[in-house]
Amino acid sequence: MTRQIEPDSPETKRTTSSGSKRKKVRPGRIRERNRERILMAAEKEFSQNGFGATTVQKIADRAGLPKSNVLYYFSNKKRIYYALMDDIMGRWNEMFSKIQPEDDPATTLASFIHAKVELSRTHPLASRLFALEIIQGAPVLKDHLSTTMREWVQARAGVIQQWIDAGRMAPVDPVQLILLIWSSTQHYADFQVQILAIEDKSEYTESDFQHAADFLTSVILRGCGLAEP
Amino acid sequence: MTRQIEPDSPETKRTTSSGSKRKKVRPGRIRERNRERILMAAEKEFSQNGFGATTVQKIADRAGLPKSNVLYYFSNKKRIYYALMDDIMGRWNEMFSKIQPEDDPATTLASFIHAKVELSRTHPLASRLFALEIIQGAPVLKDHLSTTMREWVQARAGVIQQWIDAGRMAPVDPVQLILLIWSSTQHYADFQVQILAIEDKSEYTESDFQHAADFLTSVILRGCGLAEP
DNA sequence: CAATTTCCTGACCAAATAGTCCAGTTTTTT
DNA sequence: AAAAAACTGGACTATTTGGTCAGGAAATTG
Repeated sequence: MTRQIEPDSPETKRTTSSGSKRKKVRPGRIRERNRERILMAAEKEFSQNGFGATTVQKIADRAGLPKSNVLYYFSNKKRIYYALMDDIMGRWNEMFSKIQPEDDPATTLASFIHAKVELSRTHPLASRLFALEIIQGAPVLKDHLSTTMREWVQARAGVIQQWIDAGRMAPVDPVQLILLIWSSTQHYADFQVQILAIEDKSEYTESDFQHAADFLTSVILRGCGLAEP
Repeated sequence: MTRQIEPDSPETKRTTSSGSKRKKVRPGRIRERNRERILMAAEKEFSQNGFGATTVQKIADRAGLPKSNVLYYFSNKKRIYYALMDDIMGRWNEMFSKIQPEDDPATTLASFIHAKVELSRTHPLASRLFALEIIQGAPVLKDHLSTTMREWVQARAGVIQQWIDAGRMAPVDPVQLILLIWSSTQHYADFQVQILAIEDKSEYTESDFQHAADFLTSVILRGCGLAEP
């Protein structure tokens, strides 16, 4: 859906910018920088307030640009949202490599769990934004879910089924297993506030994620009749 | 939180107003019914659009009442939201009974999983509304999370730890275990659209939930070194 | 019955919003 | 150096919003 987004510039410095009079700006440089700023600001705002309650003005303020400038880059609010969804789905698609029937089930599942936890750690806002979109009925991503993502899941489920048929792991519903991994890992980003409150912390540390990933790996692998790699 | 709403009731004009002149309205009956209607409408709207993007007018339309009347029952939009949160947390608190060190781990965990899946099935809107609240930083429920819910979790975690110490189940982090059960069950309500798209269905059947609950029970129990009851 | 209390609602308003417009500035190309 | 293209930002508009309010309807009371 609407894949007309310029290439992702990792960008570098977030130096408060404002003042700096760079006389030599390579063509498209400013555009790229501002675009990136707007998207980062929008990701924050949308994930905090949802699409409807986010105002273009707030995005502009957070990006340090005037509203009309934001609307110069993205002709309207929806376009910003689409661009973000596009980025998110792109990242998701890139993230997980194919799995083969010959692969080791335990190793493969473990690395999947770790990769997904890592994604929750490095991109919590994107994760929450995705969650909001889905909870509200996926008005934008519905198509994507029933095509690309569906195929992604079915392909993996097929391999898992082969593992089961070959007696290499316990017979569990492969699709449900993928959903379990998805949900339990996603949770660490989406419900961060709840988890922090329950554990009486003010923020996650890196080792919290490590701990969580280890826990999930150990329980889920054992639950599938697998020994940890 | 804030459980005080203005009193009393109107007569609902189901039949295009002026129709039936109901002379005997039991006191409080109508009021309760309208209040309930408003809350049901609000639950639907809030869970679909989030707090900020939901308008009082839309709630009123869905409830079949004029906006002014809605604002007569609840003096402003926030009050409606608070009332809903209150209901949700109340339901949650009632739902799960205490657990004792003497209880059987497998049976207890299994029934917890089933109860939670059941809650996702019977109250999907409430579940999504709760998820929205948490994802957006729990502006209303933050207190509740770090007090009531925290104690709830800690108490359960304590019992689980005793089970572990007594060698009655594998040594897994009890809090993480509760979070795992929470997230994996919650998921069935919150990410309904995603799951349906992936499984290529248009709606859940009762047996889908049964299947999901069985799957989760089997994997998680085994993951804890427990045999199914 | 009339008086009084309770409940309900259409009309209204100030604030906020998405998006337009265009005059001006800066950068790039010729 | 001049023309073209890209960018910026203030002013403006049409619409929508949450919430108020005065007065009317209904119920309750005496």
